Amino acid sequence: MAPELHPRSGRQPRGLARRFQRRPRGPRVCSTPPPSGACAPGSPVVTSAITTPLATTLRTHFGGALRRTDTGTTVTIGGWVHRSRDLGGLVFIDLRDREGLVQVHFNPHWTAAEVIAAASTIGVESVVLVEGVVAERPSEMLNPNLATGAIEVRATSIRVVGPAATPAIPVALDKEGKLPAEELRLRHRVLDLRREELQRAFMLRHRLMQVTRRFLSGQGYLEIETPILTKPTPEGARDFLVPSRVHAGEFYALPQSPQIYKQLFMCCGFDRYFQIARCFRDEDLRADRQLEFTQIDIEASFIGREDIIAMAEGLIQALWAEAGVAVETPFPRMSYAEAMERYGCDKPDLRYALEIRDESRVFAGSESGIIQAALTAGGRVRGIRVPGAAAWSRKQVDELEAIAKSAGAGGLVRLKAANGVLEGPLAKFLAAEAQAALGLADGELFLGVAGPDRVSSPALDRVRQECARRLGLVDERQRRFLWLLDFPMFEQDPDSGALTAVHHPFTAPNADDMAAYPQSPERWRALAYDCVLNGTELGGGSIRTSDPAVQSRMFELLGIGDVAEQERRFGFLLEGLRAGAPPHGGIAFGFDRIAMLLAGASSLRDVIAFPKTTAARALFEGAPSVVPAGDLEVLHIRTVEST
RNA sequence: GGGGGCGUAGCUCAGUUUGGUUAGAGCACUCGACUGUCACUCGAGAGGUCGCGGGUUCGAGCCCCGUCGCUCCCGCCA
Repeated sequence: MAPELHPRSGRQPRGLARRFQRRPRGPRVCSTPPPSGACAPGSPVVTSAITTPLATTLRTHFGGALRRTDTGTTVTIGGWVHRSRDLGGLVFIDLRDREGLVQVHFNPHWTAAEVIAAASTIGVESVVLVEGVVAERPSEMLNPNLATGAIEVRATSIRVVGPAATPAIPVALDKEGKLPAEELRLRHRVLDLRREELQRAFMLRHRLMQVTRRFLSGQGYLEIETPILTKPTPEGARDFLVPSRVHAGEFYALPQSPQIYKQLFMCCGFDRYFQIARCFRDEDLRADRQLEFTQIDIEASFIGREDIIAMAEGLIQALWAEAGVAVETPFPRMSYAEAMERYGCDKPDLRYALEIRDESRVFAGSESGIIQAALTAGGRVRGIRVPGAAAWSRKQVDELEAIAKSAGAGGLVRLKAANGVLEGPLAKFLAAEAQAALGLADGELFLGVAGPDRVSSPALDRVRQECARRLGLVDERQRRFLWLLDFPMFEQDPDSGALTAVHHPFTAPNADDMAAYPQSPERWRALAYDCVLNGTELGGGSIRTSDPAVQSRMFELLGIGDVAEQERRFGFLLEGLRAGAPPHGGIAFGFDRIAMLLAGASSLRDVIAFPKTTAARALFEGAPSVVPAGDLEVLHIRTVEST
């Protein structure tokens, strides 16, 4: 694992930071270096970079970018009144623009009386243009909390160009810094987005996009757009449908991802493609899930898994570097089977141990009916040892059991070791040497689940995560990147035996597995890979099937055996493959999620300008909304009362 | 579709446990005072459908039923 160079301090590793701060020279508005952006402690954000003149016919400088070196300059700055202080005769206005705050000082020594009077009446959040001279503050008047704190603008005039109604929610927060309710923040998004924290997040997001383009373009990837109005996909998430006016009763769908298009680009011979692509999935929302989201979508020809992984590691490295974080490559790797065995999930958080182990042998002789039933049915008893948890109360362990049950387990086997003795409902069924066999030290708690892996893995995954949280084992400063490899090709429904694609139907199966177990597709592994960071999936991809016959066979295994049906649903992909397809593969990263992580945000909503609520509403613009009946008629649509 | 949390002044909250006169605080807002503030300070004032609807009660912000909104989670998200 990469050494952590600069945990959450906001400091950057010197060399990297310098390299990424260097920007093309251009004529500058200010005689100052790029504004520091007034990074708050804890923020990994580097700076925003101004590469073109931002002076306009109305404004000469960004007030927030002024520095001591600008002393003596006559400036005209424009911005929002963040706060003002009227001392009676003296007026101070903190003027805010996207580069930060600067104090504007109105004083009878340099300001006309009527200008001071005007300044004293301007409401917060109004937009003003101020003319004045940059001056050093007296030494005892410096403000170390402000990037511009060494200077102030001594105003000679002020003009209100955009008077503001009293803000519905505060932009300038008070000392406690408590945010308004999220509902209000979304409803009054224009005000919310004025806050420095969000401004910085969006500036970072912008830079991450530019890094992505620079990096991929530099590696020969072509940015090509794909349709937004496209064909419904019969598998995967629910589609957003768009009615066709021209063709009554027919619908477009918004893309869940440009998957098929990007494979077709390979068939076209574009060789390397990328797109910062908007994707749409009509599923219920979460803190980290929106209806529309942005993917860094990548596909390349004549490549193998290692090519994609190496490219992706380079991209991750460049993205994290832009946020001032050094990432060491290559990332460690783990097979799906190992991850499920040791962590119970396919995106393990490696920042803490609490690994799952098979303890079936210890329980094999036990008289417990539940355990015996599970073992006889071919299941196992697996569990984790939790240090210090023997002291947890009955209630606390019950809560863990509830978590395990909600994940599908029948219950939680609990054994605590104290003074060399095992305690717990099942202790009486176990041999005297069971504690040693479990490797359970005094003070430790064993939490186990009996049953098939398909039940115990997800349950123990959840229990493991909750225990880590409770014990404070999650080190927020650590970054544990990981490649998850060798996913199974298919998932089998335990009841019907029907196969579904674990990744997607276009992923290529491992050729060795196909040859070794031609009759057992459920044993085939896929040439798929996921990039995981701290228990979060950043992205995933696969080598694709480029042989139309193999692709047709995959559809067949997935229950689409009818050739006409295959053609109807996927004909345009099969046609591309039949026209001569190079070996190809790709990957897609969740861009919003990456921006969220690097901005230190806890919700995707903080890195999306106008996000939807968890009830799928856009509160600011008021979407969705009813439309006039006539509009529906043109689209050959009639609404019905829902039951 | 299911479960948990929240909803009182423009904003953040107290008041709900145990129903009882006219529902409070801080910030913001309005007016006034104040010449180095930076959360300026000080004085005065205005500001409420207690999310909404129904019910119980002599009486409901508080109890009951329903409903809406936001949020976290499960299902769902190839």
